[in-house]
Amino acid sequence: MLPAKSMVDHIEAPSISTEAYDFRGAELRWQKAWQDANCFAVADRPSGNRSKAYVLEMFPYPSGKIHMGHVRNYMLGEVIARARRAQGFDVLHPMGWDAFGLPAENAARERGIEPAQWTRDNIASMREDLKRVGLSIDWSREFATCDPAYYGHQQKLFLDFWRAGLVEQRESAVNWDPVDMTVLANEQVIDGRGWKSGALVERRRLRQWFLKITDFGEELLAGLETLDRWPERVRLMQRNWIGRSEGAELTFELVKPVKKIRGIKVYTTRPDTLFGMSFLAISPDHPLVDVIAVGNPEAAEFISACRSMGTSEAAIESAEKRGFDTGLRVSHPFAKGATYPVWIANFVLMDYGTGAIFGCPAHDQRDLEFARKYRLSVTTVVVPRQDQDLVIEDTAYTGDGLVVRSEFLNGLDVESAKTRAIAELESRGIGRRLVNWRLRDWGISRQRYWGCPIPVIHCDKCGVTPVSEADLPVRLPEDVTFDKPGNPLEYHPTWKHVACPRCGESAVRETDTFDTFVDSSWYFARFCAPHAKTPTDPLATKYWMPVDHYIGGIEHAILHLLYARFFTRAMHRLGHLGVDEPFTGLFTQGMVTHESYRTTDGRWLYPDEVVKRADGSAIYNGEPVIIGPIEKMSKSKRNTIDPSSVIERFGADTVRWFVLSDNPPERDVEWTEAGAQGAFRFVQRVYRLARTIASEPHDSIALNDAAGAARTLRQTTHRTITAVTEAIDHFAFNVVIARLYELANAITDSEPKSAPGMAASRREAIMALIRLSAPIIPHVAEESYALLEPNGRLVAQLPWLTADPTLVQRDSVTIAIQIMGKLRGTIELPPGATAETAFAIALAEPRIARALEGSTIVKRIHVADRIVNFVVRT
RNA sequence: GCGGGUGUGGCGGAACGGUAGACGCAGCAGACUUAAAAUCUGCAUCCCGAUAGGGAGUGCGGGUUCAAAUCCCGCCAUCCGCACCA
Repeated sequence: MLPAKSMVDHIEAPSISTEAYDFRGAELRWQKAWQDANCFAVADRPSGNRSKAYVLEMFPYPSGKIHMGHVRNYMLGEVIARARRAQGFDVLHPMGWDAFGLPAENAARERGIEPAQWTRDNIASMREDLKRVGLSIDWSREFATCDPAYYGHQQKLFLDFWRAGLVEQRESAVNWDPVDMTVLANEQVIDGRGWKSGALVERRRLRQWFLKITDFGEELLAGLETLDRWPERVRLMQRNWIGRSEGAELTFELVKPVKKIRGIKVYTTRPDTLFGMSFLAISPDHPLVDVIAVGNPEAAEFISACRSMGTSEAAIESAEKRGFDTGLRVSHPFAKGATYPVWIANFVLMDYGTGAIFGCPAHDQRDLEFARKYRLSVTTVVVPRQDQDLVIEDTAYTGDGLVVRSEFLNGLDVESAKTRAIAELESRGIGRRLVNWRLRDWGISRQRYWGCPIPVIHCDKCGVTPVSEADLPVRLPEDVTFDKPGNPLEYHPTWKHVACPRCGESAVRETDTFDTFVDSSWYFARFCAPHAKTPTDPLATKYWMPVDHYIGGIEHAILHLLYARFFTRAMHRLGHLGVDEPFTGLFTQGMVTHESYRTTDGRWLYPDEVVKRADGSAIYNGEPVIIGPIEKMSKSKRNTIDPSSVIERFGADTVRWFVLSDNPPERDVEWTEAGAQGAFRFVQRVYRLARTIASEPHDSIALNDAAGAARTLRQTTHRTITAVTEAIDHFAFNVVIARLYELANAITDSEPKSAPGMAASRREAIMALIRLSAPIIPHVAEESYALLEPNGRLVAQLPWLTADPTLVQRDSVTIAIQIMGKLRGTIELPPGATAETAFAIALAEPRIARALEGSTIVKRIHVADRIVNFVVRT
């Protein structure tokens, strides 16, 4: 092989032999060597009986440049992918682009660049950046979600979902900017105002498309139990998000009907507390509200105030609790003659339950605060058994206890009272037991241009009609303008005007596009056979799916992962896939953070533009800079570090080593330049050690005859093999790196010729260092390996090392001796020594004997090969 | 507001309930060098003590245990998510 041969020349030329590792030449050379040897490509449908590993990192949004967060993310998968390949797996490790989305439209509006052009340019430059990192990716599988060849299949999937009854149209709320006359994303609503116009945002209802994810609520919940290679916290978050609850739905009868409305339907998980009711509250978005507002200007004003904030739940729920007494009253379902006021309350969500609640202040904290604010009654109906005279002040009582003041429920515990109350509701025909979900159906309509067109045609005669499959893909027109607010598809001269596929009359296309989460809900299945004529290739997905290691940011713990799980189940049901869960293993990485900088007039600055001064302050063009908090690197805040410039200066291996070196991968990491220097030194050191050892003479003593310091070095080598292999499996890459440093230190500390077999032992050690670190720093590994094995294969093609168990085993162990749990000394014993031996030797230690003088040993604890602890009395 | 995390030296962090601070960064001292860089060697949680040694110590306050960074309860700080950013 050409690169290896050229390295031999290096060794033979003394003038060059003193040179350091030249990453500039080497990295490109080895990347080409891997490509020429086709190291990372796999077949759609591999034959043979090897195990498979599908390693996937969440694909990037092509924002323009890769940033450190990307590199870190891809490196986590990269190490697993390279290690699994060496361990004999078929490894699928693809890359693509989550290419639709809002930023492309923002670029179009702000800078007049076409979204398609902007996106393609970004992809081209990011692809180049990524390739320079030297990732072991099968680039032949690359696609972008904005390719018609991809989104056409997505449209086909949508039509299949529709036929299967998983698609619905209904009204739901959006953020409406009354000045820009456009729908805003939650992100574009800042403190209740449009980010550009500054106008107060209104909640407005639009007819939109939904996927019925709630049909899968039970399955998605149950499926979490099978995901034992997911972080527990993510499963917990999903469980809470799905939010299955058992309770009752009941109708409160209005004392006086309003128009033709006779009652208000309420969902509650606490039917046991119905006698503690003090009010009924409905959401400002409740249908009844519009009826009330007619002829009631005060109510109308309150409602419009409530609606003049975005749709985001965070905004609604953290706003000050406010209410409006409508003057209406409802009757209690059980207590004869009792009636309660109906309030409109800004914290009641229309999207959960029925959009109406009954308020029981004594046993719900939020209701209690509301009742105190508006001086509503508070009736305690559950008391703890130990404190039956409990008086509610500022804290609602939500625990179990005895039901009181509740007629037929008196004396029951909470659980029995719920059952009894529901039975009573059912027998009176005013309510029923109901399982309710916090999970809502997935609204997939976006009033945006840069997304996958929803393949639907609206015909005056035939109504809503699917595009026929022969006409897929419905292509997004690229000749659009952004000189007007709103969706360019709406006012494109020709695009939306088509003939109805059913009757042939003139009709219009749906101009909403899909939520980009749809694009990312099945791309992993497409990667298995990216050129298939159907959305998925059954044999390819049968071989590769599910993804064995899915790696991405914790910020995706709920939405993306839940949508992808839903899509996978729906695709399975419709025959597009053979599995229920897309990702059997999940790893969520922390974020890469950095200070943010802005000018005094508020413009964000890149770290490169800012000059930091010794006192910690910063300047830009001679002007002072406002230093923001350390937070997630994001394009909008420009607090990103560009990996390309670091690769330029230090090489890809330095960046690869550094992003894994210091932090546990699940934790956030702050980028520091100092760390990069250290990583660079290590890369150089590996090469230097390899060159030194390559030049040392062999001797005739076999590895197995290594003794003394040579045997000690061999033990370190083999223990490192074990430790590194295990740590990789646990994603503990910072520990992998610590162990590799230790091995490098051991090699540095070993003296050539100092012990029998040292020459072979040093050679074995450097080979292990090279091959164990190769998944992280593959370029210098190849370069170093070629020095030692000039006619060898590529490290990328070598099998993984296995440790010799006799060398991993300890000759002796250090046992800590404690008195009352405090460390008082240590002793060395052969492993497996008995408790009696350990006690005897511990007691014979002068230091221990002295410390025990004058006290009586009352208990002796022995943990084999670890601890001896004496419990004493003085 | 609700749900979920995290908190250990100057810094990033390591540690199956069992010797807290591995490994790295920065620092200090020394070697090499005309010098610098690079490299190599050593020191390094804090307090008391010359040393031997002793005491304290993993955000704060409690608890369980022979033994707690680790398990439990309460608090504080901070980060992530909250359905139209991706």
